[in-house]
Amino acid sequence: MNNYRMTPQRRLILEELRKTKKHPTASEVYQLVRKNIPDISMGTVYRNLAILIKQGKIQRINNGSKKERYDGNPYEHFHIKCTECGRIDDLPEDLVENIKRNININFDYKITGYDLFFYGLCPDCKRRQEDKMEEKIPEKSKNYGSLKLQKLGKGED
Amino acid sequence: MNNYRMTPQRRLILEELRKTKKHPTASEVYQLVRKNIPDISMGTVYRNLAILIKQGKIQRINNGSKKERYDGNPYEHFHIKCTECGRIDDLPEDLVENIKRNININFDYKITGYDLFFYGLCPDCKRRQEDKMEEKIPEKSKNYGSLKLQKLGKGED
DNA sequence: TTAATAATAGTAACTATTATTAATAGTAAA
DNA sequence: TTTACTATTAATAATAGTTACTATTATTAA
Repeated sequence: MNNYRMTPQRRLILEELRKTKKHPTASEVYQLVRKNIPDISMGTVYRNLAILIKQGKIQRINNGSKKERYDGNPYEHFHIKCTECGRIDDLPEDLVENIKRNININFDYKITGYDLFFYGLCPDCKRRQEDKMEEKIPEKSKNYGSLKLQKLGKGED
Repeated sequence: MNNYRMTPQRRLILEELRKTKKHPTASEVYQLVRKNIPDISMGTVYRNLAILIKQGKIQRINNGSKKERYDGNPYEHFHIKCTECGRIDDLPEDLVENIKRNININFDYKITGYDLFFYGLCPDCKRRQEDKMEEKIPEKSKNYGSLKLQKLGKGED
């Protein structure tokens, strides 16, 4: 049960996850690997994703969606998700450094990990929204982010 | 479509969410409201949860689980989840203040919100684990949290 | 009072994920 | 090499959380 074999299917799944920066869902991984192994099954994809996570080679992203997303980078880094189209990118390192330096905990939980998740508009959607704004009478903008959590994306979920 | 009525079902769902600190799932909400309205249906619960979110009266919690959780507090605050039993609590305000003061963003996304999620052991599970440790020969502890994301809880998901 | 719209309970459908099954292929010991 | 063992696979069935649909009832607006 703990002597894993590196099968062609497993290797391909890992390679595809390492190649892309798109943080694909399970079925997106399935579509990718099917190009090289056409008769691979969804069950194989799910099973191997779970094994690769258990081995610490990839990670699952907590993205507040029903569809899990997977990341070929197993090391600590944070994500940002576009509330418009659902696209997920990595946050730049230097932006995270400030935050990490300032976590001091005196609290009755034993903290073993954390996940910092930003929501917003990716460059493309930001531009699209700015274009739309110009066609309208400007109204007082609802600015979340500073006072209120905003996690109701209109994106792909 | 945007003239909502405050029906008894909707009012009860909101009241129950405001009363509890347990961040219940949809079916837990269903169990709660069924005590007063025994013939309410799951569909009604889901529909009203969605409407209350749209109205900004409650929020859905991004908890990395298949089961969504709901929170009667619509204002910004952060959560911590026990990786052992899945319990979710609010993070103390003062712990978050440090972090918030240090987010300075120069990045091509328009950030409209964020979610900071901690993982760990709640007081009960922490004690249980410490008890278990005493029965074993102590081994070098695998300490995540500082260098590696840890989001593979063994809890209720 | 009439028409339009929201909301409801009940149920069916959907979808992401997990479990099962029978077959296959590496691996280790005899 | 044979044998037994175990990991893995494709295909398919099952599960579970959520959403959509349907007929009916309640509320609001004209």
